[in-house]
Amino acid sequence: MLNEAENLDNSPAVDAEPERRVRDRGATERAILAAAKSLLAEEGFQNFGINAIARRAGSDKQLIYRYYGGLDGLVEAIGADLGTWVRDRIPEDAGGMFMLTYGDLMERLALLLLDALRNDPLMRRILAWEVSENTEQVRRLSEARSKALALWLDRMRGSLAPPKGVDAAAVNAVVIAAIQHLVLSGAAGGQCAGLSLKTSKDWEKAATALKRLVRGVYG
Amino acid sequence: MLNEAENLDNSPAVDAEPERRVRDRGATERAILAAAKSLLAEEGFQNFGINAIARRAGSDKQLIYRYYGGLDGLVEAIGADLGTWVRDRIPEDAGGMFMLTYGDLMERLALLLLDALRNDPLMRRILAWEVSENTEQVRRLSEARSKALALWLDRMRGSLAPPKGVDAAAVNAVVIAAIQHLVLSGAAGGQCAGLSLKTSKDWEKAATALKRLVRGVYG
DNA sequence: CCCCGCTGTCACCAATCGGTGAGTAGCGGG
DNA sequence: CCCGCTACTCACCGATTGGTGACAGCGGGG
Repeated sequence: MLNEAENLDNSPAVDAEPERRVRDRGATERAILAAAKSLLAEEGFQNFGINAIARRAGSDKQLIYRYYGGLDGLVEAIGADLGTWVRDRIPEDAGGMFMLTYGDLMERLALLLLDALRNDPLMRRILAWEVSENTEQVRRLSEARSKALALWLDRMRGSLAPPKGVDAAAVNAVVIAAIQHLVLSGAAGGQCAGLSLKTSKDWEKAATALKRLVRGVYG
Repeated sequence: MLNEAENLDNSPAVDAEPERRVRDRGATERAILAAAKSLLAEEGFQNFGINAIARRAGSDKQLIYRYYGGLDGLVEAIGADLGTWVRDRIPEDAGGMFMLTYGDLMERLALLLLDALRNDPLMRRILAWEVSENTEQVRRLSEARSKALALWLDRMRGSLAPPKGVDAAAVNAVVIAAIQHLVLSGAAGGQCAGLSLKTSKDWEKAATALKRLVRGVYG
């Protein structure tokens, strides 16, 4: 009993060192940032707070105030970290350059974005946060995400020009909106507007519909 | 309480004393439901709680437990209320019936839905809630909303059959996803994927792009 | 050597949360 | 007239929140 209580308390068994926190500010900062990112990705922004982050990082919340200046600064750090998103998701072949038509390109980009978002819980949570709140925190994060997405699209597009006679910016925004909502809705409830979004077969149907829409405009 | 000080301070019309609550259960129930709906519409689901609702309704939170069985029951009541959404948004001419082609119909429905959502804060908040959480509460509300939307679409569609060779269900789901995300994103941050969504001119651009996409598939 | 600064820990604060139990006030039927 | 039912109010609970001030311990520079 006593031993167990002791163990549960905070101090591990006598032999195993309690892993007395080494005095390493850098490591602590990284632990906090990682805890914040994983917490946001796994739990969403509902339970995203100082206490929960400190708990998950195994640090004291005081350190969050000291090192990041509170939640705001920490969120900003997450936003800065989002820049890495682009580097991680550019296929080596950078296929865009060799696409024949703008339609080929947009179809490919749409499907790539769909998959990328489906496999990125953090990005999904940020996206959900964006449409649910309008605080300064969210605005900063939103800007970082938006910038990363724009950069990614730009890199992938290469030098291919959109066709004349269509408001490509508007059309692409609508397509991206569809992709984002499909992913959000699917992740949250497994369906969207009556269309089930659970199995990979479901997602293929959605992807096919998406391709049809893109092709219908860009040929 | 405050009212006593108020009286001493600057006594208003003595007859107009709305102070004492009339003992009218029905009125109280309605006040609570209305408070909950307006609170959700105006503040969003972040601050949607027993205390806030009771505060806004001017009633004691105990009454929410008594009359609705807690937040869950109250949310369910809101969901039931959502059925009225359909009745309120069916244009008298029910134009769908006289549409020539499925493309005409879907284009009209898309634009109607876009406007309807843009002007319905409550529906928007519920929509945002749906993609942000996955609790039982939200699931019930989501189901009610989804049912209302499906019923509306069905009423509007009339007996017009979708064209062969296209997975109309999937395509329509993607279109609806785009509409919903455009509205959410626009309401929250005033833009979506780089496309500004503030002025009515902005929205016209989005609507035009939406029409192009629908027409591209359904002709 | 001692002392100061940085890292990490802990205790405590006020506010708010959802939830409950006990009590008050007014209307209506006997 | 009075009693009981019901609408309503209030006080309190434990838990959790964001936030702060004080303290312990190590280590490097004077």
